[in-house]
Amino acid sequence: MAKNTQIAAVTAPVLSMARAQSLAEQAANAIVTGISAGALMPGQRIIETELASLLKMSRVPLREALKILEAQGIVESVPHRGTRIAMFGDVRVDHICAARIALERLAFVEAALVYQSDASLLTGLDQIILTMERAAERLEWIEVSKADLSFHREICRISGNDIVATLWETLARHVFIVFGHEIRDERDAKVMGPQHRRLRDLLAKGDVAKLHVEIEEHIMRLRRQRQVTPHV
Amino acid sequence: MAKNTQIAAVTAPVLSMARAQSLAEQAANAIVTGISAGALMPGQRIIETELASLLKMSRVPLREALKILEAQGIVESVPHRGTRIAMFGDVRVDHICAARIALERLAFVEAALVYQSDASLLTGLDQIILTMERAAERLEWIEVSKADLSFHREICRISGNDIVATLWETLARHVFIVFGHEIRDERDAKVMGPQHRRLRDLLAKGDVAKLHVEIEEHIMRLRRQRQVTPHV
DNA sequence: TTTCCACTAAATGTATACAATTATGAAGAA
DNA sequence: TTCTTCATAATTGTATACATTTAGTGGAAA
Repeated sequence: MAKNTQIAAVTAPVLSMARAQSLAEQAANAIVTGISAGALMPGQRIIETELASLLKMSRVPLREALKILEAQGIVESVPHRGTRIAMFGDVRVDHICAARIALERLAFVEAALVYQSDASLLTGLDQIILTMERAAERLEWIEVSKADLSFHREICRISGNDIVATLWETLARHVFIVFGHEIRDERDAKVMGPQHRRLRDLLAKGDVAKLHVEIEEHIMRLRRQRQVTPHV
Repeated sequence: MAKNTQIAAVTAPVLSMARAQSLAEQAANAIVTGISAGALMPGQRIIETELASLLKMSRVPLREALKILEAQGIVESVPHRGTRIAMFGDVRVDHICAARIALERLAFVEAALVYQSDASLLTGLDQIILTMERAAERLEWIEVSKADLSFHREICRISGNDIVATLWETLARHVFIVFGHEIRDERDAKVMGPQHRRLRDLLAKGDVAKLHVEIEEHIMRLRRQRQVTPHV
């Protein structure tokens, strides 16, 4: 039994740890990161052989990744004629924002109900906000973005609505790419924390009306402060 | 030149024709259809080798299909431990409906604006409604379901919001599965046409307020009249 | 010149083969 | 008995090889 508890202690963190992700998942994330960072350009065609060797894997897992990204609208493909990265112009950003508002309002309202019945769940958000603020202090924007997405993912998760959570994963990739094209400076770093804290507090209070307003404002920040992306 | 116009006449319908879909797409549709029809049960584990030979293809395209369906929440998988079909109980149906309402309200409102500026686009909807009514007369429920989804897909398309259209494709698969578990009779056949005609007319008038009400009612029909699915 | 055709090269789609991981079950120890 | 341990089978993950389709090029005929 002594051995058992020891094993439990060792494996406990492993259980909550995500299993090593497959090459397909890695590839999907790498491609999204690449688009976000500008290494892959919107509209650019993807040659499977090239990208596969670039990612040091065979075409099989890469193709699986492309199928995922196609289902999520990150890339577009025509049978036998290849795959290309979707465009991310101003119009598309508007679309992303509109969809986000529609979906996240639902998630926030449902999550607010859950937080009402169990306020201790708020610690999950607090943790994420802390991580975000730490990253913001050091101007590590990619980490800030990831924490930002984690914040919203957590709310979708807490809402208990699996469908919303699934749809969010699609949206999150689009948002991450748009984040990558944002221009940020020290002033933004100061804003990130408080903005999410306001959302957190409104969730804690269950103030749905104010949430609706705050969510829209929060999301609409995306439409400003982005790099000029000519005709894409 | 005479020959050129002839070629144009011949190729024109071909251009609008979807290219032969890959085995991966076929597999994805087959799996969704199978779940909808009850040939594949929610919760059931999928053995790649089995299903691949059942669909008369190798594991490669099947796995691509599974990756797509996983991204859409139709199946769930754990690395190295296999894939299983998601559960479709009452709670999930509620989630689907809630997400649908949030997303489709957006799509309908944006589409209404487009129809205002070009009423001729309404013929697209009229065509689909006719198809739906024909199928309803013959009690061909699967065709009715497909026409129903086409109707909503058309509205997402007309809205011009690519992201909403992408998210709809995910939702559509869930809805199709739920449709499959519905119990329908002659009375339903009489309702399908008028219900969609009302939506069409409200879009034509641009009556957003009434649209919001009608959409919610329309979607919420799903929550009733479904087969009992014990504890799934 | 322009158009058509055939041919080649390149890329995608699919199948098979191999590697790594996990589940299963029997044999042995507490 | 009950729990380990280890070998084996089954299944998933990945790489390689082959098939099919498409894009591009060059030349021949109108």
